[in-house]
Amino acid sequence: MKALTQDSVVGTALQTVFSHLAKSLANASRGAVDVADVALSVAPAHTGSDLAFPCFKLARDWKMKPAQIAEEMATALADDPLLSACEAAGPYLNLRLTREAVGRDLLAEILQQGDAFGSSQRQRDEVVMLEYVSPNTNKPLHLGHLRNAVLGRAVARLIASQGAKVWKTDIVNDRGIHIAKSMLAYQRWGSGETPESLGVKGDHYVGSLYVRYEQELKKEKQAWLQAEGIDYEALDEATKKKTDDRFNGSSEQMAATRELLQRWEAGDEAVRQLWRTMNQWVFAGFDATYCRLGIDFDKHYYESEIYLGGKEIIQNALDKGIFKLAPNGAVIAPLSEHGKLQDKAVLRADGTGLYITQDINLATIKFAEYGLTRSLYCIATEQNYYMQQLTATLALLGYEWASNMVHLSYGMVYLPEGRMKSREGNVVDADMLMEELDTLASEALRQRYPDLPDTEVAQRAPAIGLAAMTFHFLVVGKDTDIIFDPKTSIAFEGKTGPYLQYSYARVASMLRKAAGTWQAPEQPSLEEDLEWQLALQLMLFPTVVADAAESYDPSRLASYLVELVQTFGTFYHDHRVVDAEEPARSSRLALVTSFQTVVRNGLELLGIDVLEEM
RNA sequence: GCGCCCGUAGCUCAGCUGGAUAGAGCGACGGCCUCCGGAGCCGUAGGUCAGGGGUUCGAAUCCCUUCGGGCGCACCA
Repeated sequence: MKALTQDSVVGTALQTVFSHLAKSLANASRGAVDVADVALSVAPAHTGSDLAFPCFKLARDWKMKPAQIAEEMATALADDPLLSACEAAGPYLNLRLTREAVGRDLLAEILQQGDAFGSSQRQRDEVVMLEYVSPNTNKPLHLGHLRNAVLGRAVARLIASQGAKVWKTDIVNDRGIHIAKSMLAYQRWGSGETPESLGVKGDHYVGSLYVRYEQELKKEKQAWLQAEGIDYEALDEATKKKTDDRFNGSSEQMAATRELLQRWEAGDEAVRQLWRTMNQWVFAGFDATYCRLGIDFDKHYYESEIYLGGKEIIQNALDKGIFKLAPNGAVIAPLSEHGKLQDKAVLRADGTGLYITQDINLATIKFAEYGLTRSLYCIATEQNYYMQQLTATLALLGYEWASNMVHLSYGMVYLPEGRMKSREGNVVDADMLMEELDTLASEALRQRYPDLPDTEVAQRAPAIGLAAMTFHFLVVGKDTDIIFDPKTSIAFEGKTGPYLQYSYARVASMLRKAAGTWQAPEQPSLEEDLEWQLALQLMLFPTVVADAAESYDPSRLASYLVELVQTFGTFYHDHRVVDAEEPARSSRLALVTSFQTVVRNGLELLGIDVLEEM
């Protein structure tokens, strides 16, 4: 947990406590600490305290040992009405809050705010665009897209919960040589089939055409190598590359592909028609996947619509001398003259655009059309260097908003056997994985509740399976590479999405039983340590959400939720709720209701559905 | 060759501008249903935080270095 400061603390109950304590501590510090500089930490469990004030920083000003300072501060704060105990423990001043006052304020806040508890207006002036998923249209979505989608959705929701306006977009890579490949494959080997006639999803069908293309090209290459008398595997890397270039130059299939691309660029109506048809197949497939996953977009950008832009921007910059001409005529952004990055080509020698050409164009379109204060790019870590170059290039062009571009970088997803390679077929397909999740969740349900009707199984299983996958991706830090083993990565027990869902469902069941038999007490009593510990953790929720949003890191929220649910598990085990005696009963029901609210709000932010019954 | 990231328990990972006895989950072993849902709860074993230096009152965290891994490096997308 991050240190609590005036700036980081969110939520009325915690803010009230904090500002009171910060004032008291500042007053007792002989002017050495300003209220704005007071930093408290959550006290470790073994101390039996709630919050702690570390006295190391004061030691410099007071020229005393931290332990002595803690002693002195303890006497100064001894009579504070918000503290039930205040004791020095070595260099720390440990603070125990009065449970009555704090507990009352906190439960009142949560019960009154309900779904809004955890949200704030800290980012109310922000207009943020988040670009995520951004698929190619020549193959179906895979595991990597799933991590991207799940992370992007959670970040979008977190930022929106802080009052920002969030636009979710993607850039659909729907043109270029890879698209021409699937098109050529369809012309040559498609024999008039359609996804409907074959009964497959459109994106899968186009993906299979792309695979066919690569297979045929490989055959041609083998024949060519044999004819040339080349033992390819015996070559060193550099020679391999040269050989590849020679083959690509002489390949009939490659030549046909390039010609198809040229006709597409020239606007050849027959080619365009085929392209539109195949695109529609793919988009229908993507939509089905997004729908099942629960992902949506406010706006799609298509590479085919923006790839021609950007050239004027580049020409202008060239005229002004911002960009340079390479000896062979390519246009270069001279990044090395302004920083540590290497120069980047922004236009080919033949005048055609590169990926960065359209990225420059798209970035300007986004800021111009939406008046953004920030533009986020949810893209894997392998693009770190490229994103730095893109940002630096835009800064070089004089766009002030370039500093408001954020690369929301995340770690790679590997399989146990290594990197996914679609050309070699070892990819985990998104649709197949979701199907597998459904199956596993259904089996788990049947095993646990043999009498559950099939309709109920069918209704609950998808939510449980997706929760497992989503939480698996979100609970680790976003920069951490993930090795995804389909056999072991999906679990329903322990630190998992279904564990959180289960805890929620169990609470929902309790509250149904107690419905109508209680009302929130004016003055709840949270005297039991576990009651109080739970309340204290609930109080931190809005702060955790704000921190996760500001650091673009849902794992902070995910970890928090696990700890919270673990605390609840212990509390639930040790204390009766529904059949407890009053007045404890009402207090505990209010506490449990608050817990339910926090779990529901937290999972919602992560993109995980809760279940009233599981 | 250069740049960025990483190396923490058998496995998968937390550890948030340096701070209290380095924490979870899985796996292993042992407990817990006359009681609100056992996808649960409790306990035991398991770590010279890759190795070596340094800075500091204090280092898993910062600096240097060695080793080991990943990603990337101007006309691919």
